[in-house]
Order: sequence, then structure tokens, then C-alpha cells
Amino acid sequence: MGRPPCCDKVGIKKGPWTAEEDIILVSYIQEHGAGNWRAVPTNTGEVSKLLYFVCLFPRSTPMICLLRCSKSCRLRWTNYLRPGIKRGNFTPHEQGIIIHLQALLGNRWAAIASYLPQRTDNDIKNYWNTHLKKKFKKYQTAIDSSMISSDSGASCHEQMSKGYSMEGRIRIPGLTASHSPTSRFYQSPSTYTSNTENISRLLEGWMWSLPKSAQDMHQQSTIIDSDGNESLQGSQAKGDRWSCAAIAKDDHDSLLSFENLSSIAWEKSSSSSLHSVLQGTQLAPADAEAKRGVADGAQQPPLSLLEKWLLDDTSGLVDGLMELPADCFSSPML
DNA sequence: AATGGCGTCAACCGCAAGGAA
DNA sequence: ATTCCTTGCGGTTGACGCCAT
Repeated sequence: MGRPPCCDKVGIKKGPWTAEEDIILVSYIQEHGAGNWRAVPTNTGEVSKLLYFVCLFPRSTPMICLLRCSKSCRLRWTNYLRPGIKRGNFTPHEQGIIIHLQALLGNRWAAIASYLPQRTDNDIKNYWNTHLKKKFKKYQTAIDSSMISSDSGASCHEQMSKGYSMEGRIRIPGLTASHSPTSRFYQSPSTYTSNTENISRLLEGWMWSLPKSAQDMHQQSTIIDSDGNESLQGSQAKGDRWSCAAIAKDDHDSLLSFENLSSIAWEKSSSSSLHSVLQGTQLAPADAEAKRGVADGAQQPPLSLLEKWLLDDTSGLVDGLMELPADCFSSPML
């Protein structure tokens, strides 16, 4: 119980991870797979030596083990380095899911994250705390002040969930229709199984200081986001510290061969949660149809009130309130 | 230009659950 | 049955960047 023993040792580093540490960790996981985190800090010395040997580390880099506790290694992997993680702004649809599930599940971020496999629970938690919670409170206040005489038995949160649920949704036994995830957001875990984007992104940082011809050989791994912008994220921004002169292509390719690693990682991380949620789920015909629509890239249903509101923060609460479902203001007391 | 306030998010902490020995 | 270890989870913190003054 309690903290892993390594965290009590003197010399354990804290604070932001460096690019060197990320590379050591990723290389280690490529070799040994994710898990057995306790062994990571002590066993990464060999990885460090290898990276030094193939000139991926500058000559000045000391050959050391990761000076991180096992827990820190695990978190760094699951929240940042793991393949398949989507970073950047949350889409209105993702926001809608989060608000909807938060209303249902409370602050069970891991459960909520299981409906958004590309997002980590930490990401969702942060996003809720920094963006959505405030928006929601603002909205709640506006509603509360407008429905003094309405049904007081249900909270505004519940009322919103009710309103939000008026559109077709997956029905999951044990969950009411209003509390089910929206089918159009569901993606098969297989979508992420072979996603090595994060790792490639990380490793690409190694190439920054290579001659242009060498960089061109790996140009295809440049990340292009949904808006078509090329991007380099996270630790990669620190990549300019690398002074490696050249890397034999074979060495590089071997380090880039993360297919096995990512498959293992995703078999473990994505199949369990998402499948367990949906296991035993019987889709109503309409919902099954909706799910097929996702696969076909079909037109999405109209945005709910809440989604509209999220899309336009300045749209004015009064307008939004006018669009609330009728039952949101109905009161059995009247 | 300096600085103070605020927002964001990566990382840490403490606890609990589950499994192996 | 108990202990120990690993992993997962949610709350919190602190560093950093942006912006207004």
C-alpha cells in the first residue's frame, strides 16, 4: 500500500519530463512492453546505453537510469506518451459527451474517459475543471434563476441531462436512455490499435538536427492535425537540444518499429474499458442505424441545445433558455 | 518594461482495489 | 487468511504562459 518504495529514495527526480527521459522511457517500453513499472527506473540504464551507442544521445549525455519513480513512469506513459492519445482542443461533441456523462457518473473520470478512448482521464478532468465546470455553473445559475416555480425535485443538472437526452442515443441496460453515450462518438478500439502517432512524433524529434536529406527520408511521419496544420508537440519541442550527427537508417527503423508495442498497449488499455461498457449492450434498431451512420460517415444529427451553447459561448443564455425542452420547465407541483 | 492576476495543464500525492505469494 | 506489491483513480499542486494594468 502507499507509495512505491522508489519514491522515498533520495535522488528521485520530480517535475517536468525532459526529452531525454521520454526517449529512454519509450525505448524501454518498446523493448519490454508496458507494465512492471517498478522495474523501469532500474532497468533503463541499458536503454540509455543503447541510445548512446547509436548516437541518439549526444556524447555529453550521461548514461543513466531514469531517475523517476515507477509511478511517475506509468503516468507519463499513460497520460502522454502512449500511442493513440489525441491532444488539443476538445470538439463540441466531446464536450457534450463529457457534460452528459459527468451528469450521470459524477467525477468518475476514468469511466468517462472510457467513452472517449483517445482522451485520458487526466485530460478530461483538467478540461472539466478549467473549462466546462465554469460554463456549466454559469448556465446552471441562469436556469435556476429562471425556473423558480418549476419542478424542484430534479436538479438543474438532471434537467439538462433530460433535455440533452431528447435525441436518439444508444440504450445500455442498466442505464436510462438519457444517460447513455451518444452512438456517433463511438469508435471501435481497433481504430487505435496500430496508432503509433505519438511515438513517431516523439522519435521524430531525434531527427531535427540531421542533414536535410536524412530528414526527408522520414518526412512522412510529420504530424498533420485535423486542420491540416503540421505540428510538433510536447517533449518534441525540446528536441532541438539533440546534437546527434547521424543515425544509421537501420538503427532508426528498429527504434521506429512500435507496431508490437502499440498493439500490446492498446489491447490492454482500450479494449477492457470500452468493451466492458458496451458488452451486453443491445442497440435499439434506431440506435443501431445511427451507429451504422457513424461508420458510413453519415450526416450527424442536429446539435442539442447544450452543444449549441458550447459552440457559442457568447450566444447569450436567454436565447438558450428559450430553446429548452418543454419538460425542462414543467412542474408536477403546478 | 515591470508586475501581478489568472488560466491551463502536466505531474504529484494519497488512497483503494485487486492479485500474487 | 494475511501480507505485500502493483496498478488505477480522483484530488490537488505548481510551473508556465498570457494578458491587463
